[in-house]
Amino acid sequence: MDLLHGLNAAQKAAVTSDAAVLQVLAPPGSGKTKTLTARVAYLIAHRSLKPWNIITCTFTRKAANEMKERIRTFVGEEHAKQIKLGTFHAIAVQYLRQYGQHIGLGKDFGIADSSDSKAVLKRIIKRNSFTIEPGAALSRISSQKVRGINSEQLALKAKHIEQQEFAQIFAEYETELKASNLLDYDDLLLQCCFLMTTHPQCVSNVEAVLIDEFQDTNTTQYDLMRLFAQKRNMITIVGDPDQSIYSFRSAEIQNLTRMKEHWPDTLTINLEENYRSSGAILHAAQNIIEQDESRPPKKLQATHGLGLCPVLRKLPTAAAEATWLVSEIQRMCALSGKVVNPSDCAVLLRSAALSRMIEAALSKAGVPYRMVGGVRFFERAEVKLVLDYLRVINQPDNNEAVERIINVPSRRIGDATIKGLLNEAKAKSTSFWTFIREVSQGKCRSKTKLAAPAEKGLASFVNIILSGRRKLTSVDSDKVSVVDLINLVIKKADLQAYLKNHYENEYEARWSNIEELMALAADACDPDKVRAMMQEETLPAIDGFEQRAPTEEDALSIFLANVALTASAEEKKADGEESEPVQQVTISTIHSAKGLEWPVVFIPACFDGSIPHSRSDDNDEERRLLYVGMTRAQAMLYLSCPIKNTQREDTTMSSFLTQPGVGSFFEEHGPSMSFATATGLATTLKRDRPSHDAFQDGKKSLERDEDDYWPLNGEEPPAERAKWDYGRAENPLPAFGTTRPASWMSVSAVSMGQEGFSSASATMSAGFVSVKDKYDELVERDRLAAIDKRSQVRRKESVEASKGRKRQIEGQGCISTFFAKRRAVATDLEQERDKSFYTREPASVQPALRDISNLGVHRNVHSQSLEQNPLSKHKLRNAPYRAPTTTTQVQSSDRGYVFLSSSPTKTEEEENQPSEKSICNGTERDVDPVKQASTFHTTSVQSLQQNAVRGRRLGVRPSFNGWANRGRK
DNA sequence: CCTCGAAGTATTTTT
DNA sequence: TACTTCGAGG
Repeated sequence: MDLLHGLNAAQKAAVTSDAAVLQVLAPPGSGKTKTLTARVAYLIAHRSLKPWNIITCTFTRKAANEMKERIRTFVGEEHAKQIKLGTFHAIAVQYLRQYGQHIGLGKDFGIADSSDSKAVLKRIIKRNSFTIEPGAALSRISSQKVRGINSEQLALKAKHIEQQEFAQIFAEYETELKASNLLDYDDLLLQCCFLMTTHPQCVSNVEAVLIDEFQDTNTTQYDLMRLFAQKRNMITIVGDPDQSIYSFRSAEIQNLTRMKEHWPDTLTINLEENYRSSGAILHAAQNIIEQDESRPPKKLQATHGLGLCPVLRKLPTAAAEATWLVSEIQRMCALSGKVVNPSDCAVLLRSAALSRMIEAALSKAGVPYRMVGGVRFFERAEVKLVLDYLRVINQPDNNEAVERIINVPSRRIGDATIKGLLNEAKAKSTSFWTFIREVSQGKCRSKTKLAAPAEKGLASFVNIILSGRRKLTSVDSDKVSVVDLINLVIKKADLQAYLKNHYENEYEARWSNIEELMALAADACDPDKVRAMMQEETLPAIDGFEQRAPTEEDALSIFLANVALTASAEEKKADGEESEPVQQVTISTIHSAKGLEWPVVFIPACFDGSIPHSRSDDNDEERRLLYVGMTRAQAMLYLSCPIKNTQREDTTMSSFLTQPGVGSFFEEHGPSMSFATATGLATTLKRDRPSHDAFQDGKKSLERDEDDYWPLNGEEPPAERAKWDYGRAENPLPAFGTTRPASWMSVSAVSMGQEGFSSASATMSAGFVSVKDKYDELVERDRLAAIDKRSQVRRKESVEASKGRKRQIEGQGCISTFFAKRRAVATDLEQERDKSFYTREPASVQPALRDISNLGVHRNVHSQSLEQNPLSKHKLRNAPYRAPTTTTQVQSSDRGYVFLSSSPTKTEEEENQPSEKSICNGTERDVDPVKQASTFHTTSVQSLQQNAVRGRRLGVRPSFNGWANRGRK
């Protein structure tokens, strides 16, 4: 019964349940993924299910990888590989590749990513001279598709002119994708549903289906789940309505009730204990989420002590906020006696664009960071260019890709010419490629006049693609690697010269991205890997049902599909595992931080317009988003709000944080840190206690050991102070009067259900080194008593307050009213959108209407963990590293800018009980980050700033590129 | 008809 | 900041 070790009663019940259909509702940090993985292992070990008959769906690649990793520790490498585990989309693609012929789908379909879709839409809209943003159109189409409505059905329903126009766009979109043999993200799921409905045999082997983050499923995904499970109806889902943050992607929270209706025997198990966050953080988060009055009350039990009080800080400007944030990171790292290091800190943002200031401030301070999200590697212009060539070679009917590359690099074929040719091709109902090939080969004459240079350019383009295809299909050279093809494209199209001309000083970085693409391709084409992948990709054979197995010729297709689904191949980790050289602060959107945790979490820009976002239509969802962000924190949570935004306009603090009573859950400034606090932190994080020396050293390394530079009211510091550089202030004086006591609270003062670990006892048992510390400790103890009292009152207040609220909404209908309300919001919006979705007026003339039409816009900013992307490691390994240089700068202090990291201490105790640590702890983190030796970087402020700027422009983050490339011009 | 430079403007979240 | 649009010159 090894796999039940360390699970609590509710988790055990969920894992071993006999129920066929099981819902596990699990709040943040309650070990949801752990429960799901243990259930998979349990089904294999104790119910003798075959791993290859189990389907497990997640929403993100990241989650899939993590789960695979965890399952591996339970059932071993061999079984883990056989489980069908992946994102909905990835699994759908597998089925379509192998059984697509049964629904008339060729093997060589391409996947349209959102930029493809948008390009198609843009053309359609332009052609019809409609005024709607392609992004808005795309999301509207998607929301229709996901509900199983196609353009024909929509056209029948359409009454208003706008609706008819939209139906027309929709119809043309469908036709164009089909002509290009492309499936968009929604099509993947829909087609897969269709396949399984018409050919249930293909899932007749499936014994169990498990879904993670079920609250984020949309209708199609729900159907997919149902269809996967159609033979045995054995389903386990885990989810949490409070964390539903994807309704913009048509996630339907009422799938939970729908499921219960569909399978009346559904068993629901609630997990209630939070193993992640300190009590104080949990209370604050809980208070925020309870502002949603339609939400059914839910228990959430802390298992940790109260810990440090969360902070809600006001600052004058976004720039000041960033500077403050960095100084707090430094203060935390130093004053925790190296218990916490930069890689334990995360900055979570509502929108990726907010990262700019923060990145600049981190760079300026010399703190390394990595940005999750922003422009993905595969979205960068130069990489996409190469990929488009590959896509065309693989599948020349892809009109979109052909159109994009036909004149890049310039072949003197202009827009007008392209348009003419495109229309002609369409009229002849052949693909663009077939048409231009015939024109170029003289088999066909074009009505569009071709200037001599254009004709020549066209010929050279056709030649490139043809030779690529020849190479791909040639039988004699038994192994055509993707790398060879890339090389061919680069040589024939002279992309190197193109990049040189086009990007000039950015050329090197651009080129190195292409080199990385090649490295990635080489890796993906490694024969062993290909064989392994083939096996993994193959679905179990089913008697009497034709299956097309992937062959080696599909290497290119599979490579491209993986790219489209951001499956950036497997993580490389076998080599160089021990070197995790830089401790980086993580910057991420809240959305992509879901499921993750960090000891210290910052959520900046908490003002109205950011959270809740001005373009968001559902305030409750925004609140849940904030809740998700807050509950990522284990030991320390900082929220902050600049009172002026980047445009220097006044802001209002997020309405979620100005509700009555919220303030009592937060301090107005960062905590004072005593040695006792540091020890307490270590206890919450279950890490080694800091040494007293480390604490003292840390303290000495700081200019300022209190968060007292910026006034609490968010105003600028006094004028004469402001003109000094922060780092240079020789004798920093507190900007506000009293230094508050450390806000470490002892667990005993507050009834928290579970005993947990008493930070108070940790405080007392810490060894004292000096009289001063002894004194500090005594003072501390007195203060603790006072603070405990204060927090008791707070707690009482909040309990009273929430009781009142709960009473109002208690009763049977709770959950359904809750869903009904959400549904109502959704339909209202839908109707509003339909009514005035777009207009022929220019957008600027009708701002109000435009706002509405923008409701559904989602920009194509993808998130991709660099860490997850093997390229980053590859890059760090291979990039020429230049040690940071010291430059005399007027602005830098005499010590330069310093960043500290913790010492490589891993005690025997820790080594001996790793499983203890991961299971008893119950947190989502199994392994501590590798601890590193102290490093000091002294760098030129300006060079760092430049790097930050350049990094952004390229979509390459300094952490990824600039850090390693620093010094290259 | 093509290219390039300048100016203006908009900036959620993701498979 | 990045992307689009607009206008002049080849």
